[in-house]
Amino acid sequence: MEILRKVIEPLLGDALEELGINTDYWKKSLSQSRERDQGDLSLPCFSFAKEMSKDPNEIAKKLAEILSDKCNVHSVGGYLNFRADKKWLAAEVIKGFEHAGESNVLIEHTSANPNGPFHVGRARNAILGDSLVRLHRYYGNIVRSEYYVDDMGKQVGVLAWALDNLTKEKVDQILNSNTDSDSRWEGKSDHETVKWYQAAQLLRQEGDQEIESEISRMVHASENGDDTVLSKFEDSYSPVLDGMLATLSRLGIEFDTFTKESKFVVDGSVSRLMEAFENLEIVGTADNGAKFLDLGQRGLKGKTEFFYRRGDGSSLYATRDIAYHIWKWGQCDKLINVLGEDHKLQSKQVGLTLQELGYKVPEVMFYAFIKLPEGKMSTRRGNVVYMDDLLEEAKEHAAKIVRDLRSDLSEEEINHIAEAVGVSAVRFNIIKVSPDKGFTFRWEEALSFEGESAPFVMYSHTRACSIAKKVGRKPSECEIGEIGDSMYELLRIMAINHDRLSRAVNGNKPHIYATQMLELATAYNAFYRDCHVINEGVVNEFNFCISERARVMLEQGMNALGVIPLESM
RNA sequence: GGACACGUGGCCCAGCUGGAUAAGGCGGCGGCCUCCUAAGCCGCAGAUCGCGGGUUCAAAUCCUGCCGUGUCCGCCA
Repeated sequence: MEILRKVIEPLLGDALEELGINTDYWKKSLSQSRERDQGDLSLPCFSFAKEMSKDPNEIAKKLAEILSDKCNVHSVGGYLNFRADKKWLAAEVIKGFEHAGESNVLIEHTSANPNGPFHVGRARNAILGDSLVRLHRYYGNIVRSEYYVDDMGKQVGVLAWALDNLTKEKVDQILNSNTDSDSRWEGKSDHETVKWYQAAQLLRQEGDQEIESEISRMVHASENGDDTVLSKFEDSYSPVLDGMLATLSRLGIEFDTFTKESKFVVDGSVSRLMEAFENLEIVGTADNGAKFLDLGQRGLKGKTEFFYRRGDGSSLYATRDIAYHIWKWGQCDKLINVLGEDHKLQSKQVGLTLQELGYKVPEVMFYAFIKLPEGKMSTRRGNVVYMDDLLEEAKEHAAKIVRDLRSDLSEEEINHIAEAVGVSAVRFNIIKVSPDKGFTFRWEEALSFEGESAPFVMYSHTRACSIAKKVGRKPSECEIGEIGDSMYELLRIMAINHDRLSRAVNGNKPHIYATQMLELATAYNAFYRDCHVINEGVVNEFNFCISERARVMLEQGMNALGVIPLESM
């Protein structure tokens, strides 16, 4: 509880000085208490024991004695526990909390190859990335969200070739099915076009040299900045990308800017970069003239050669990525990338190279993959769950529940609630777990709307909304009233909201804030049970005031996670 | 083979800048709608924190070895 720390630290500093401790290394061990009944901040006194050659228990007791008339403090078994005064806490909560962000942040996320619809695995990037964007904005930072469009290279080449050379009939024949179950997405450009891509990939597997050389020709041309090929590529991937973005938009995910990979080839920054590499002391040349940097000299383990130029002089994906990063550094003071764990090595190489050139290393949030019970997700083997299907399923499931629970609502209202619940639940399920945890997608978990889920948080919020609606006005100025256990607990959770947000933002860990929302909702539910705002028609102003603060905090917090706050559900 | 992650009750997961009885959820069992929406609330059962060493007053947390799982190791993107 940082607001309490500000009060306690100076007092504690003085008290320790009195006992002859003049350093301030203890500040880092003064931390949030683990258990509720311990208090809000705790200081273990064991480390003082050696220095003072005294029993830690005695030290804690002595400190408690010195501080007893200045703050609420107890010593227990060598620990010093501080507790925020209830009324002070209530006043702080009513006053509200300032957010501290002031950085100019550029967050690049998703950046998926525009060659087919999102499955839930690929979408983890977008959901995590967008949550980070929202959290940073809530924190007060200026944020730009970027999508790096891979508009050159083999994947797009394959797609472009397929669209040029394969008819619909041919595609169906190659894929050996057009009566797929995914007819529900007929007309959605990413689902439609991915078939061409898949068909082409099958043909390539059969080893048709002509196809291969035609694709290479185009890819090569694109790498040299060939206008016609690049615009052909763009015509091929644009509809697919639009379809993919439509899915993200449904999830509440939008981008501020799109930057095309080809930009850095066309504007010459890639060739300038490769010239700059020549002057580095770790540069090396292979037999055929290909160039690399020996990152082993900079601490990279395993394979240390990082190739940035082919034998024929053309650039590689990673080279362009570095040019892109240099460009990004020119427009922000904090750079964050959201990447799958398969990019760890690549990202390390980019980071070391940037460092070698005198640039800062970007922060990276890595996430592990989502698997299916049957194994790894793979479009090719048909082992996928498309995000569009998941969203549709989640919405249907939500609609069923709303229809059950709320016979008073119109079909239109049910639809609106179901969409919000479905989308929020899908997002929250991904956000609430630590990104470096690989997890297995299970329908029954994805569609669980109880317990630790978005609807749980949404429901608490609607309860607060319902109260506000019943009262029908803003809370007026009031005295601080009675603070029972449930309210006290709510106040404490609210008081650490900013601490949690700060940890989530500065550590790139959205799940920390998801947990905070869960705890806030839980605390609000207890408050709702025990501290009635309206009693026999009379409004308890103090309770109402706290309820409103909690309502706003829930609303803002939900928005910061992409969970949609509804007034009724 | 090498590098990097992860391994916590039947299942999922938090905690891992070392600190006091390991927090939740799902599932199981038992309760609560004459009272601001029961997608809620309360109670019970369930954990040798993968295994072995080490550091420390103190280890789920740090170091190390092993085992298991995942990812990566392209002059692909």
